[in-house]
Amino acid sequence: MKIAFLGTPNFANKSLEMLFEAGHELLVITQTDKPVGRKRVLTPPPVKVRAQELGLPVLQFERIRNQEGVSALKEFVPDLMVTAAYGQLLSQEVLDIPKYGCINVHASLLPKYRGAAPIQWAIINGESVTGVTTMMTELGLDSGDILLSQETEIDINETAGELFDRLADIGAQVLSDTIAMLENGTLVRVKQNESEATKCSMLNREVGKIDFSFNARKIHDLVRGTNPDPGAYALLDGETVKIFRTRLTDETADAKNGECVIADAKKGLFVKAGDGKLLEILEIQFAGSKRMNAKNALMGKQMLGKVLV
RNA sequence: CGCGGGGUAGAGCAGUUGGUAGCUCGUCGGGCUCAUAACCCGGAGGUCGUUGGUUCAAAUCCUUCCCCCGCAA
Repeated sequence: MKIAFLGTPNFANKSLEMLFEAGHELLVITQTDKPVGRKRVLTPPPVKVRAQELGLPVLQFERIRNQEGVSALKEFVPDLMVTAAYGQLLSQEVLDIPKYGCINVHASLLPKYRGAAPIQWAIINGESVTGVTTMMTELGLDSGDILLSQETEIDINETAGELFDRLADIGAQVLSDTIAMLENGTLVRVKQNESEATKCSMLNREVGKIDFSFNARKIHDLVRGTNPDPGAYALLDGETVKIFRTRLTDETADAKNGECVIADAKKGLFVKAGDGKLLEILEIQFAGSKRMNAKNALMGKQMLGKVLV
């Protein structure tokens, strides 16, 4: 089939690779290069990099809805369009171009977690199961008819980054199955149950602010759900301290919320949470310093009795 | 030129009124112990990011460049 593939981040690469290996004729459309980091270096999105490695044609549009994008798509005459975390809203005009319409790969079990950061929010909310869903793209936000979905369990210590990688693989598989069913005419559309729908917003830095009056599990979920981006953080002596990995324990202590009850280079770093439980901090990063193992950090830093807020 | 912190032993840090480089951990050897990740004693390991300069003397002062990180975008 002739497929127009619209995607931007790493998550989409697995699906792109699958389509490539399946032998489809591809046109890749992705976001424009964006300035990134302190030096504002113009950086191409992951999908562009991978597509070029595979020798596929790549187009980038400020707005796919504009004349330029629309005519480029029409010129390609796609049978099908596939979107995977593309990052731009489509227009009906665009959706009408491919013969079989447009399929979206979304990293949640729709209708739950519609929107921008479903993987992170599922972890932050302490979900034990999530998945990937393929659906017919329509103008509403992830609201189109469901085609196929695949569940997967979330490990209690799994980070958003790790789950991201797993869902990307699962997404490619589900997309592969979906297209196979489309080709042999067995695909069934199921309307989403609007009453069960939930939306999740984009993650900004503030989401990662740790409130140590929360119970240990909730802090743990926030830390892993924001790892690696944007990262969970707290303040120590007025400076930002990022926390990337924690471990739940059954130990308790009588101390202030956020107080470093144990801070020993050999034992580790343990902080008291709102429910009285001790939460071990495994990976930490101080302002101006690198991300490191908490025990290493304690070799050069006295933290016993200090309070994270 | 967006703001700011930093590059010192394998790791994490201290040391900047210039004067023979120190701490915690690790590592190696020895001791104590029923035993130990605990404790004691001892050793190895650093041209203090790079360039040039000031000085009798520079990790420390001035200068060139490179790299890392927090914030902001």
